[in-house]
Amino acid sequence: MLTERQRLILNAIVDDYIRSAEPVGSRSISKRGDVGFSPATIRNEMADLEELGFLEQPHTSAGRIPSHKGYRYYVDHLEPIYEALPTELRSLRTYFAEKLNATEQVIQHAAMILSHITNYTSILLGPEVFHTSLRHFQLLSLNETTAVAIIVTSTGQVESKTVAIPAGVSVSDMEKVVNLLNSKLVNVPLYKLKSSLYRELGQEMQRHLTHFEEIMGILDNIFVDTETDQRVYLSGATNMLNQPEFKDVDKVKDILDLLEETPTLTKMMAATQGSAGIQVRIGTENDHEAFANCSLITATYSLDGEALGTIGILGPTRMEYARVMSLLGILSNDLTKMLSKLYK
Amino acid sequence: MLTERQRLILNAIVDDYIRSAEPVGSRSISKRGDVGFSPATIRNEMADLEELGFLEQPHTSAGRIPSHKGYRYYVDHLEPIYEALPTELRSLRTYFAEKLNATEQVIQHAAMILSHITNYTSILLGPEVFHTSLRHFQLLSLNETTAVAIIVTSTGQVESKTVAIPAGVSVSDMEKVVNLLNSKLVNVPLYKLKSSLYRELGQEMQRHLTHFEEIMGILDNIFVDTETDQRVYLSGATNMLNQPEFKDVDKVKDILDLLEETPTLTKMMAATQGSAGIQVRIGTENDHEAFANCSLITATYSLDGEALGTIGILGPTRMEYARVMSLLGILSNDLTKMLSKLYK
DNA sequence: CGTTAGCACTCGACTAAGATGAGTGCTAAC
DNA sequence: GTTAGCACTCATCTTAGTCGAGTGCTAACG
Repeated sequence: MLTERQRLILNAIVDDYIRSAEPVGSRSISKRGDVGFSPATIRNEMADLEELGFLEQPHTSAGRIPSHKGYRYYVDHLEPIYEALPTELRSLRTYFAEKLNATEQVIQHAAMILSHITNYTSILLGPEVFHTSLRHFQLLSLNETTAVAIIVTSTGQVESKTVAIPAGVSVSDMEKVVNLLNSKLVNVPLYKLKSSLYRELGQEMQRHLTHFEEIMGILDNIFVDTETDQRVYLSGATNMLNQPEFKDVDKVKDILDLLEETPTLTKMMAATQGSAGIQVRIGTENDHEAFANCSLITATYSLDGEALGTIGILGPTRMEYARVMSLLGILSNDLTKMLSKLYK
Repeated sequence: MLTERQRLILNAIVDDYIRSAEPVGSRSISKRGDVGFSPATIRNEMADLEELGFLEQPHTSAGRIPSHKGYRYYVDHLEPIYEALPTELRSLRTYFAEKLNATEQVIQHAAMILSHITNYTSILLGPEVFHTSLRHFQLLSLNETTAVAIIVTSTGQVESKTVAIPAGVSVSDMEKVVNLLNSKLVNVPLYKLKSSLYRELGQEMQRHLTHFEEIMGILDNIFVDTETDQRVYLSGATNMLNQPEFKDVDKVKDILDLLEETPTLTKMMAATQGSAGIQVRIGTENDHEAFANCSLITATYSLDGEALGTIGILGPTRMEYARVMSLLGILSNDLTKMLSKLYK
């Protein structure tokens, strides 16, 4: 749909704009060398590209900047030519040298490093409940009325919750319940835990226990989070402030506010989780007004062929797509390899 | 050291400046009503106050703003006259209505609400290791080479760590160790855990176990964090961006960067933990250049008479001291009461 | 016919000069 | 001791003018 020359010029404009954050003029494109035409010719093509919606003009006498559509085209036709620098690779892989052996720690650490070397914000969605199952359940009383419930998942995550034990419920009753859960519900996926509880154990428990209602109430309370709880970690949120387009506090405020809102983040990250590989969402494709000038690049990491979680890099729409995509690719590969080594 | 009139004028200036964030002139003080003197008289006093170091002048023809010394005087002589508004009290206490029964959750929630109603940033230092002890220790194997160690503290906090089990170490060996720990080290304060491990169990373990060295290595690895690990929670960090003094991105960047650095935060909060009651650190008293224009107000909450943790509110030096101090006072009281009800 | 040189035009960014006014310090009078 | 009066300072705002990067159009060129 675009001629070869148009493609070349669009590419050059996006490249330049990514580097400089300033509108790009026809003369500077001509001088780059890789487009061997005079400014006048380039101007003509630029006018066409603007009419087609790939470019925008902040005002009449300024250069052009890519529109969202322009970025989209650029990304879709990007050849993955970026070669990660040795220093980047080295820092990206330092965490393999350290003795980390918890999924969460490894991934968290990786995301931190990623935000450092890219100078963007990294968002990380922890292992997904859909793919983790119950490994062990335990109840530990702290005093007469309070106890801690501990849930260990198949990936080694530990969730805990303090619960109140109603008067009248005996220790032996609770022990029975815990044993029952451990014998019947181990290896059940977390998101099915609550339903399995009723279906498989309801009758049996009602037979053996005196305070059935109260105990079910407690268990409900313990498992209520397991259905939705996905941990989100942020790293380098303040890197947003480095971008010249956000030098105005009001613009960046909305973004940082949104980043503080865990549920929104979870939702946004989860939305990309459908398809594997590296995903790019540009500007308004993120469905959040605050992110209208941001792009989010995500990659999933997996264990056993199944997507476990997502790592995302958030930056301005004018972000270094090639570099970030390449780095994310390397990382998600390494992570997947490492996880399978840990848990196979 | 200051005359009554000087005190009155200083108070008025600080009050006005807190409200308006603009240098305060002599005329506006005179018009307030509570200082019944003409602008000229007030100007004379202001000149004296400036010479004494309580006030500063941004430039010759501007009004005065309080210096750090001025704020300090203001805070030290502040009569706690602020009456919390009914709406403030109500939202501050909503979390008591909800059924929360984990220390951490309650406090975290409280800090969140506090940052909302004050429009400042709240920082929260979780229960201190100095005052929590081991309640239960457990090791749960995930597969042949990996296991999860779970530590439950006397306040119901759960810490977990995934560890690698070296080949050759048998399950029964590990079981022996776990039993030994649970029988000998329960109720030992967390920060003494590592030393007690060597002193009390070293010999006995060496006698009974085959792979003593390896096992001690694992335990070391598990307990290494317990000596220092204090969780820090942040809420409303972006509220900093609302303050007119931080409308310049460069100024606020350093602050937000520092807030992202957990260890620094921990240290800063821990520094205030010495004395009980409400503490105020103004400007450079915080020992961090980035916080030179910020004040930190902290309160400790306690269980059983011993300080457990700290809640802090961070704002510009020009912050509403009276209001925040009063709210923090109410909250730390309520929290202390609630905790003792939960764990007694 | 595609490409390019030339040129008038646009418009934001920067600069300088002047006006405004809030606020001060000083002096003299009450 | 207090206050009115007044000259002075200086950041902020406004206006006008200049500059220059970049455009769109036209005409010439191979």
